[in-house]
Amino acid sequence: MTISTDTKDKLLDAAQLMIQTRGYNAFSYADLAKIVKIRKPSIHYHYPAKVDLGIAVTRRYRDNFLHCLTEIDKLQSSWLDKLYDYANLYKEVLSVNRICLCAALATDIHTLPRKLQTEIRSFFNDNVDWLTSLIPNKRKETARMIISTLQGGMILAKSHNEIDWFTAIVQELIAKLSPTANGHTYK
Amino acid sequence: MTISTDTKDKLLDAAQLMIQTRGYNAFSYADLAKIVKIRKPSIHYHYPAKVDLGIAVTRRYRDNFLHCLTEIDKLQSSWLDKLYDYANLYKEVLSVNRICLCAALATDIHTLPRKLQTEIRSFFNDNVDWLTSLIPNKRKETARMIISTLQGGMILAKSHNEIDWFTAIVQELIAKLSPTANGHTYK
DNA sequence: GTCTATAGGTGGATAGAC
DNA sequence: GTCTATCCACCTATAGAC
Repeated sequence: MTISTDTKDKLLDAAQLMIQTRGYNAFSYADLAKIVKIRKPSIHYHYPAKVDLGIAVTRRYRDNFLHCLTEIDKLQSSWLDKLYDYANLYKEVLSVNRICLCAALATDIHTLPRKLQTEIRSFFNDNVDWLTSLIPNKRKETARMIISTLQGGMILAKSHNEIDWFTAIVQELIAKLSPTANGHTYK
Repeated sequence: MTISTDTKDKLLDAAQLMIQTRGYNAFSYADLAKIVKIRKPSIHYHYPAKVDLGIAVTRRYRDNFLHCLTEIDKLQSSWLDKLYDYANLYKEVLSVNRICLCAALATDIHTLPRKLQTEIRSFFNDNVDWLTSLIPNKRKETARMIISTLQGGMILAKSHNEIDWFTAIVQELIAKLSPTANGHTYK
């Protein structure tokens, strides 16, 4: 393959950054042009409409996330340790001053085209399914509660510029999920 | 006082609706003009800039919420019952297909003027303080965890149009906070 | 307090040269 | 693949009549 996809990737990176830090409706092709250092109309060559870009970003984000989940699956550790690893995926996002891409999109979901809405819901459903099979009670309701806490925790922590709050929230959550896990240290 | 504040209130209602369902950056004065049935420039008479409207909406929302908290305080019930009442405040918002105004604003917080950012953080801080004094362990970290779960739960439930998910998430949360509370029925 | 008219800017998107 | 030039719709906001 000799076709360079470099600009395409840079555009995805820039769009993802903007959505995670400012929201889908608060960035424009002009913003991306400035970041990637090409002119505005050139973006349309790679992604004809803003929706196309939104869908591509979300699909890549979901694929990356799913790949991380399979990596956690390979580990020989307890479900609780894997839950820590899972929470750390979120923490890595927060540590670069972003919230989850799909949480950022979810708050504005009714302003988005249907195809993108579907992609967002798939991300959450994938995560619910993975967590459901991880936890001892195998209940989707518990999995949804865990995801809600992590997503809400990111929004709270980021909006106050207090990343450490998230760490404490995760610790609270895990303590409640496994009252005997107090010996664990989550950093 | 003979000055009618009717239009002012209608504008606040309309702006609040738009922010909670579509986000701050996805609505315009044209949208409000259509809802309130006046012309676009008339809105500027009441709220010169969009920011002024945003601040007024957030302040009113916060005041209303705080008033509800003092109403809960007056009740002669257990902290757990009061926590149910608190969760029900969120559920009422969700039942009309909205998320929390301040969660909707918080995801886009870095696109907003500083004065509005402060107002949003105050809402969360008020809630953390109230919850901290409600719960037995009196820890802000636990209070933040509870708020995160409720806010994240609303976003998850609303983005999937599955309001019942929120009810289940609250039940999971309360079960973890008080393992002996299984007899409670939360609807 | 609400209106018409309009300014000045930016949004996403297209045409066509190179 | 990237550019210049340009379109039209929409944005927030102002001026000034009624």
